[in-house]
Amino acid sequence: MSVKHSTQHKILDAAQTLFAETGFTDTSLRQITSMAEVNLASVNYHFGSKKELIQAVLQRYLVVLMPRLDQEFTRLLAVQQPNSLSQVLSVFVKPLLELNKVHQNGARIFLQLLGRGYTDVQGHLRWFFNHNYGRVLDKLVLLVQQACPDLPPSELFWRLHFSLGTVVFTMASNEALAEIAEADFNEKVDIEGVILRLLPYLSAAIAAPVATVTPLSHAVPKMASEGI
Amino acid sequence: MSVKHSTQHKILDAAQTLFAETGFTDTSLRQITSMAEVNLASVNYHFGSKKELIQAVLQRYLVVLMPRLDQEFTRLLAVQQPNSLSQVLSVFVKPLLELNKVHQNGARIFLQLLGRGYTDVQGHLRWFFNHNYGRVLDKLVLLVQQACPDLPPSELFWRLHFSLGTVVFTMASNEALAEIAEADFNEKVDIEGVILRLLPYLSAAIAAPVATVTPLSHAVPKMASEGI
DNA sequence: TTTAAATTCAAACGTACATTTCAAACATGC
DNA sequence: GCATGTTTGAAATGTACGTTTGAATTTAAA
Repeated sequence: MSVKHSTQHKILDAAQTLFAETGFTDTSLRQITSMAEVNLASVNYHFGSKKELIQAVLQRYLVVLMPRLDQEFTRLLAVQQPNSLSQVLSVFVKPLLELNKVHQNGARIFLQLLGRGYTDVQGHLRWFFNHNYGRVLDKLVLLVQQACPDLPPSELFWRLHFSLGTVVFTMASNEALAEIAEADFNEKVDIEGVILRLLPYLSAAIAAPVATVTPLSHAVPKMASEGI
Repeated sequence: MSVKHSTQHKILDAAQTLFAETGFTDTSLRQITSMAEVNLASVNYHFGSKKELIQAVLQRYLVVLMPRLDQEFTRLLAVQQPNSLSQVLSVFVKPLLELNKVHQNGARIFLQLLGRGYTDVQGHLRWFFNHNYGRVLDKLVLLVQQACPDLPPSELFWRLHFSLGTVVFTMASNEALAEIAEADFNEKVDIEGVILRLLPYLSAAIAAPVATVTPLSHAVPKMASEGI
C-alpha cells in the first residue's frame, strides 16, 4: 500500500491484528510495538494508555460504519410500506464490506474486534459503544419490529441478542472455522461468504414462530406426592 | 448447602464463578483463593497449575453432561424414521438443566465457561475438548443431517457453528440480558426461559432455505470498463 | 501416644506487564 | 542557523502474576 506510515498508523495496524487474534488482555504492548517496529513508549505517547488504544482501534471502523448504517436505516424507515426482514438485514452487508477500504480485511477484523469487545469483559468498551452509537441501533429495532409485526417486543429483544451472538461469535472464531471448512469441504470461504451464509440463517431465526409456552420442568418427573 | 467443603471443592466453586464472570486470563489465582478463603499455594498443590484448574472446572460438568448427551443421541439414532430438527435440539434441554444438580446455576455457569473457552484463545482448551468429547458431537451432526436431508454438509457445518455462537454468547451475557428484560418488559427470565426461547429460534435458523448464491460484490458498482 | 503422611501457611522468587522518565533526535517556523 | 515544539529512544519503576519453597500444622494410621 503506502510506502510511509506514521508511528500511530503502524501501531493501530499491529494492534488490531494482534487484538483480533489473541484478545485485548492477552496482547501486550510489547508485542504490538515489536510487530509495528516502533518504540514501546510511543503507545503511551500517542494514545495515552492501552485502554485508549483499544478504543482508537475500534473508532477507526466505527466512524465509517455507523454513519453508513444510520443512513441506511433512515432510508428504510422513510419507505411507506414496511420492509421485509431480509431487506432490513441486507443493509448491513455493503457498509460492512466497505470497511475493507479502511484496511485490508477490515470487515473481518472489525467483527472479530467486536466479538472480543463483548466477550472480554472490559466494561469500558460496552459503555464506550452504547454511549456513542446506541441510538443508531434503536432504528434497527424499529425496522425489525415493522418487518415482524406479530413478534412481541420482548421476544424481539431476545432474538436480536441471539443474533448478535451468532454474528459476534462466528467472527471471533472465524479463522478457525474457515480453516476447517477448507480442509473438510474444500471450500474457500472469505468474510463475504460467511455474511452470505448468515443472512438466510438469521432471517429465518428472527422470524421464527413464537413457541407455545410449555414449561419444561414437566418433562422432569416430579415426586409422586406432588400429583394432582 | 453442605456445612463442610474440602479445599478443592471451595477452589473449584470460586474459580468457576470468577472464570465465568471475568474470563480465564482476567481472573488471577489470588482472586480465586481469596474468594475461596484458602491459601494461594493450595491451587498448585491440589491442581498443579492454573491451566489444569481450568480443565478441572470444566470437567466437573463435562463428565455429567457428555454421557447424558451421548445416551440421548444414541437413542434418537436408533429410531427408524428420522427425527425432526426440533426433536433433536430438544434433547439438549434436560441434560443441560440437570447440570443444576452439579452446582447451583450449573447450567448457566457451564455454558458461560464454554463460551470463554471458545473465545479466550487458550489453545489447550479446544484440544482438551475435542480430544475427549469429539465423537459425541459427531452423532449430533448425523442427527441434524437426517432431520435436514436437503442441507448440504458444508452449510450444516456453518449453521451448527452459528448456533453454537448463539447459545454460548447468549449465556455469556445472560445476566445482563435478563436484567434488561426484567427492567424493560417486566419479565423474569431464568436459564430455562432462555433455553425455551432459543429452541424455536435455532430450529428455524438451522432449517432455513439455503440462499441462492448471489455474489454480493455485484452490489458494489464496478469499473465501467468491466461491463460486457 | 507415636509416627508418618497429607495439607496448609507465610514468604519469597522470577517473570512479564503497563507506565514513566528524561535525554537524544527530529522537524519547523523565524 | 537558531530556537522551539514534537517525536523517538533506551532504561528504569512499580505492580501483579503464576509458581516454588520449606516450615508449621493437621490428619489418620499403627
